[in-house]
Amino acid sequence: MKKTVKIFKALADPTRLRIIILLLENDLCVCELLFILGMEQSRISHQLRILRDAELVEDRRDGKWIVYTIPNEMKKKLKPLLAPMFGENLYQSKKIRQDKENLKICLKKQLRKSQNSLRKTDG
Amino acid sequence: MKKTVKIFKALADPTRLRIIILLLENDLCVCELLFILGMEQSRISHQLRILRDAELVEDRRDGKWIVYTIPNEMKKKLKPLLAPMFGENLYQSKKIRQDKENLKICLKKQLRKSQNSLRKTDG
DNA sequence: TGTTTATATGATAATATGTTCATATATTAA
DNA sequence: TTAATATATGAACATATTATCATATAAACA
Repeated sequence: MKKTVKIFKALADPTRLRIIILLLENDLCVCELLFILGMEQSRISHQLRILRDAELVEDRRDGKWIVYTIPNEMKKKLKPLLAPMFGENLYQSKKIRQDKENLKICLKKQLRKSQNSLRKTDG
Repeated sequence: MKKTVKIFKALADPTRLRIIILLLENDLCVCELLFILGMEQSRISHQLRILRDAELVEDRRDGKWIVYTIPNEMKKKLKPLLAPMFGENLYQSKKIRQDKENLKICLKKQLRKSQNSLRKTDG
């Protein structure tokens, strides 16, 4: 039961929900999430830790990046939970739609190639 | 999105989760929940309010009792959410099993007949 | 009508959560 | 090996949540 409560707690926050919805579409590193969500880096890291502690996401290192994933088993559980249950409300949300647009832009930018790092492309 | 977060928040507490699992099996009044959960009355009332605010439960008056229900639409959504998603962990929980036993006892007692009110049968 | 039973609610105190700031670590690039 | 980039973490603060206590309301019963 503790585990179940932990999972619900992890999902019970708008930032974390946004992250989960993004990660359902793509594995992302922190700097990509940072780009998409436009938040402080430490804030995102803290939230990711809560998601990791609840075993909703996993991380792996890829060069200098840490890439976050939702394991396949968890995806199978989360998708039907989010989509039919709250779909109507959730995916109509402005923020979620904006996030998804930012995700597209982000992927085009290919931040995770060293030449294209955040600072260099920003200027 | 606010609504979704509200629902997850409502589910992200052990007491409320216990109440939800009980209400998935039976409509119950507060004094029945009080009997099953063995908690302070006001605590249960407060938790029920949070569940009601999230529209996970509804209440109706029945004589001097207020009976709480999970509306059918919500049941349809909650069952697949709780059962396959967290079933293994959740339903192995001691508390949940104890609650279900108490539920049986409670229903036998028929607290909601005036002759059998809590105080009178307790002595 | 006055009392008992069932429930809700407001105030308060205890606890937990989320955000921010500063700093630490690890990898890569210069 | 030094600097820069990417990320994590701890501490401090602000805010939210939960439990408890006292009290209010409303129906039923004597």
